[in-house]
Amino acid sequence: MTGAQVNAEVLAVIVALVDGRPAVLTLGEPPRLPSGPLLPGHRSLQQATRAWVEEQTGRRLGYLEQLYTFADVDRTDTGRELSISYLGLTTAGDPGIGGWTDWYDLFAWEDRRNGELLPQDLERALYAWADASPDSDERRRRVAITFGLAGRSWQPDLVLQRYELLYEAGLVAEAPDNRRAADADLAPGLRMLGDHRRVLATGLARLRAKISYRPVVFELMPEQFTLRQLQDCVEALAGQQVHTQNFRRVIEQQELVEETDQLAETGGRPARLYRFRRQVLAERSIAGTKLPTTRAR
Amino acid sequence: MTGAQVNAEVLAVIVALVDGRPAVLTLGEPPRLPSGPLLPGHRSLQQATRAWVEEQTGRRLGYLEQLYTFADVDRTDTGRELSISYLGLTTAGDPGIGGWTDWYDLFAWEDRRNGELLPQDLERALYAWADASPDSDERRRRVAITFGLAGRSWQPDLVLQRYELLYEAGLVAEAPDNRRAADADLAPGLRMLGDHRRVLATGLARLRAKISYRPVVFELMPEQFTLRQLQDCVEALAGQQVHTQNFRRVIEQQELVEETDQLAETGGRPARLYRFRRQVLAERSIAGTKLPTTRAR
DNA sequence: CGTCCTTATGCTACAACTGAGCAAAAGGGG
DNA sequence: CCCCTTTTGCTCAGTTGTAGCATAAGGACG
Repeated sequence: MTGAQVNAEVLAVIVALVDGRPAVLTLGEPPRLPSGPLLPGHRSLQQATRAWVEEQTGRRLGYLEQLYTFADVDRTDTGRELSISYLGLTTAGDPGIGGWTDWYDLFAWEDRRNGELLPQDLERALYAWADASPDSDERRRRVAITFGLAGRSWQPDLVLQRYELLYEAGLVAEAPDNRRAADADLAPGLRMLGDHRRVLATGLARLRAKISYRPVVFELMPEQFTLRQLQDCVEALAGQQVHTQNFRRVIEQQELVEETDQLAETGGRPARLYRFRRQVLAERSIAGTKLPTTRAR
Repeated sequence: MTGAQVNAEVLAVIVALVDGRPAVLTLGEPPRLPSGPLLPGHRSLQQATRAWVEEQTGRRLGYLEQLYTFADVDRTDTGRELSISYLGLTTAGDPGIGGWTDWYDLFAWEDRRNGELLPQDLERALYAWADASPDSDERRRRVAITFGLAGRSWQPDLVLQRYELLYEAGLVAEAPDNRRAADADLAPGLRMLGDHRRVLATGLARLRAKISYRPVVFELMPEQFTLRQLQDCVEALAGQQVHTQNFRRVIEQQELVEETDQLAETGGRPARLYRFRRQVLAERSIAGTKLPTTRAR
């Protein structure tokens, strides 16, 4: 069974921690994700992604996993456009070409590390959208679940659902029925080229889910790090605070790290430096960095 | 950025329960998964999948989610082949065209419901493969983890890893370096067309993982069912037995089902019939059918 | 030098969940 | 009426998860 001819490109969500802030690798203005056509010379999709990211940003990639495949029917002149997206993790290092864009400049509502709740006006706009429909009850419930309102707990990994809901409600800049331009400011965040922000949301959702059952955070960390730095990293990704003592307990009991004999100055009591036990990647029994959540309030 | 021209097809892993046995929808001999080229008329990848499955098997699909995108570089004559695979769940109903193939005819080693361990000869063949390498320790550990040997627990959702390991070890029929034809019988299972068995393994892995955190089993159940039937379904998917009382406890406390006023004859005490509370699909707080595992021995 | 600040680290209490087993209920068949 | 089957209710102990208290170890500053 041979398929019809289509155009195919790979699209990369490359995440790193830059000055303790989670960032994604972007090019140009408005920011877009690194991407490139799938060429006959590429041995695999993954290799194609590595090649394009390297060529466009001069950066070597480490961890890389497939994310999702999007099909675009809009542009029919050149045929269908197929985008195979990948999620990559790396350490910041030297920036090369292109820049790092802070996640939370793109999805401001996803950062809850300071205990901030959803902005009042955004909450009102969401419920207004819900009420503008015949089945407003259904919509209100969806809003409440997706955004952790009405007594429900905030679920960090619902990034995509939140973005899609905001899109439907016309509250993000790229929404087609963004009737009132003013509303686009309610969900504060830079827009990106095309549907790249959606792709990015898919990546963040996957990453937030993944850190809880696989030790992937370490791909973002330097060779040696303190437990506080590791915790900061997890909190940055999850957009949520974590109970310090419990976090350490989980890390230790899972034997994810091993001590070094070095200490780091931290402003308070010096912290021990640790390094990741690479062996656990082979030990598939290891659960991951199941980030200890704060109980819902 | 416009992509290069490639051939694209969609590929469907359609799962149902047939007489209490988990089965996948296949066509022809050797069995292959329903598939079809991506055509300009298709609105989306998902819709393309629905259309092709319906055309080839006369069967309407319910639940459908994207699985993985495979790229094949082998056939260079017609250009690259891109396969976007989907996982679908349905009730058996009338078979239409094509047939249902039992999972465990394709992956015999994945069925542990009767407490069977890995066949001795297969275990020996795996370790023999491990020992035939310079880093035999690493390989032996990988075998042990993947197949739950040497005191490690069997992890149902490692379907793909197990298949890939068997493939590497030349113990499945389609392996290229299947030097000794006799060995191919050690991992008993029908082969499929091309890499379809690998795609299927990907689907089973996803499904086994998913039943533990999303209430998807119900897509396979009839409108009304007893808790025992539901448990049988979960056990069939997981390839593992489940503690009945705990299973019921989880189902009830998560409020996944509601009673009907009907009973079913079962050979013993009549069982109450339940129906799925469709509302929970909207309530994202629900964890799923987190199948209560049997503690590792 | 002692006090106060900061951050790091150790430990405990309590609640919730999980795996496992006992036992009674409710049908049918000899 | 006894025995078989399957369903259903319940208990118990061990584990895990959340939260908070307390101490350790540095620097800054009087």
